[in-house]
Amino acid sequence: MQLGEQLLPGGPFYRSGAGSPPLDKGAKKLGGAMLEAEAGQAPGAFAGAKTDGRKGAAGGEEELGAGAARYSLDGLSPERYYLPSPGPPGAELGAPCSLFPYSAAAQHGPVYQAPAGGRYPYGSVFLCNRPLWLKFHRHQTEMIITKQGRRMFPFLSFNITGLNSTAHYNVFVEVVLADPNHWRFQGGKWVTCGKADNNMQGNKVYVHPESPNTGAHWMRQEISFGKLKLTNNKGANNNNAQMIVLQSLHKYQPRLHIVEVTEDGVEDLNDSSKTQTFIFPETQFIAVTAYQNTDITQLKIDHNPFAKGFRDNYDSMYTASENDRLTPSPTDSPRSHQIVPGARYSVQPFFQEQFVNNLPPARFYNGERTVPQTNGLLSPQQNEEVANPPQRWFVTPVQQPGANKLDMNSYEAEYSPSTLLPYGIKSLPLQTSHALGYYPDPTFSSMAGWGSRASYQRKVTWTSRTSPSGFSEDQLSKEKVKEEIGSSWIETPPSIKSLDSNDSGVYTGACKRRRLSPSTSSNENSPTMKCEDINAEDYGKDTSKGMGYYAFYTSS
DNA sequence: CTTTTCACAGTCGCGCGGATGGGA
DNA sequence: TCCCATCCGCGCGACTGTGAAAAG
Repeated sequence: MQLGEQLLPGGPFYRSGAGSPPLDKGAKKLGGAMLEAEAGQAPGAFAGAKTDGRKGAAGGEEELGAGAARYSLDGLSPERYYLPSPGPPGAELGAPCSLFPYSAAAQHGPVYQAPAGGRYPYGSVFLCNRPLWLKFHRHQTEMIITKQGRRMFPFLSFNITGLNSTAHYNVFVEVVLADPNHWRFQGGKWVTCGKADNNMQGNKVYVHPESPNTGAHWMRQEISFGKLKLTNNKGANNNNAQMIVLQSLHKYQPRLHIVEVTEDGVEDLNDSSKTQTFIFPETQFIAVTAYQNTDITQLKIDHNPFAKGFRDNYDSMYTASENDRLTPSPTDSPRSHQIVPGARYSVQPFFQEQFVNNLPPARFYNGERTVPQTNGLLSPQQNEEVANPPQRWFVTPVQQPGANKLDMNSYEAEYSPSTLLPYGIKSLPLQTSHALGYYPDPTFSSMAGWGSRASYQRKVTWTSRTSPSGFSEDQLSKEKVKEEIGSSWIETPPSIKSLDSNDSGVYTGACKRRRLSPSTSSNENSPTMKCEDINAEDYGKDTSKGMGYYAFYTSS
């Protein structure tokens, strides 16, 4: 076997190495340092790790220090970038490519052909909460970093298949610079400003507390990194291995590493093929000390249970649904949902919350609601995904006539265990397929009230056309929309034809910074009746859509 | 002017201790 | 009456984004 680093747009992975798809070459051309594996070498990360020490973390969070120290990749991250974006360096800045680095490959159809026999020899990894990640990704995900350490949200959660059930593995996440740029939020969008500081020292690795463990263990359920914390405190790496040290206003790309080890957690230094690396571009984020994009803030508030206190209409949203749940309701607390040894096999709604939007569609006033996700655009992909799971994340953005409706069943199929695991790889007993049953929210019937959220109204009224990075090109916007499975609840009027035109306008308004004054958009404070009217119309649509949403959730 | 830090309020689970109820 | 299990309420701590102040 050969070491492989795999670019994973969520589902079936794209793996580098022999027979690499074009995307790989593009990345190689651009960054040159993306994949040491391409040259048939063990990544520097692992070379360093392997010389660091042979003993892996023996499990338990208290031993994270040893594990993290073992995988100390200081020599890797600062100097090497994850640069999957093809094209000239300049084009990558603030361009959609930075958001969808795999888009080029996606446009050319499947980038990976399943090997004969179906089962991939190295196993595969799926990003469990990909829909949520995509929601953030389309606005350029931001992650707060603090001195004390801040948890990621969304956090990384994976399903792993195809491992040797009896073999032992260490699983850990590494966060590397995604590009060589320093970023700033200006004029409602992210723009580069200077070079990244690639001399940043500090821990870049978080070893899963259950490492090492058997393949069967890792494949049994989601592998969650919910306790991973991000910090800008360079001294944090010495005393807290749960923290990854990052630099504010830099763009990062998490990478998942799976290393086969002995039962004692000792790596085989002579066999680099025992190391696998997986990359999900949609988990890319910019580290910030304070949120810049209000859309990101709102998404965090809407989805992060810890931020419930900031949901200004929380009562009307959740009280009724709590009382009327059709299924027994496990606790909503994130804490009880963290993957810990004791709770690992319980249903974990927190993850489910990451899986799907448990909020009514009407709340997603902004991108999700107004982005022109035409039926014809969404449905074909979903249909195709159901019919052809192995390609579902790489479907070309070609519209197919005939499909005309966003089929909730397609969504269900999308995230059912069977379709989560293409290539004939055995299906997991996915206990947390999604939380659909837990949020048959009767508040859909009173959804009109949600539309009254002041900030929503305020934000959608901006009409500046200044487009933030990553949302200006047709193809990528379409691709993005197609990717947007989890947030595709909103039916868009067929009259809306141009993806990016609407997209950019909406996002521009959405990206207005609440605290900091944007340098542009003189009309930001002059809401128009037109937008208000649109809001009302869309809320009406949302309501109707919400009923479908409700039916879908409760029918399962 | 931009970025970072800090205190704050809000939510919620955990853990502790007391109250309660059933059985020996 | 005693012992044990269960339930309940309270306080603490973890966690969140906010917004003002401080720092650069």
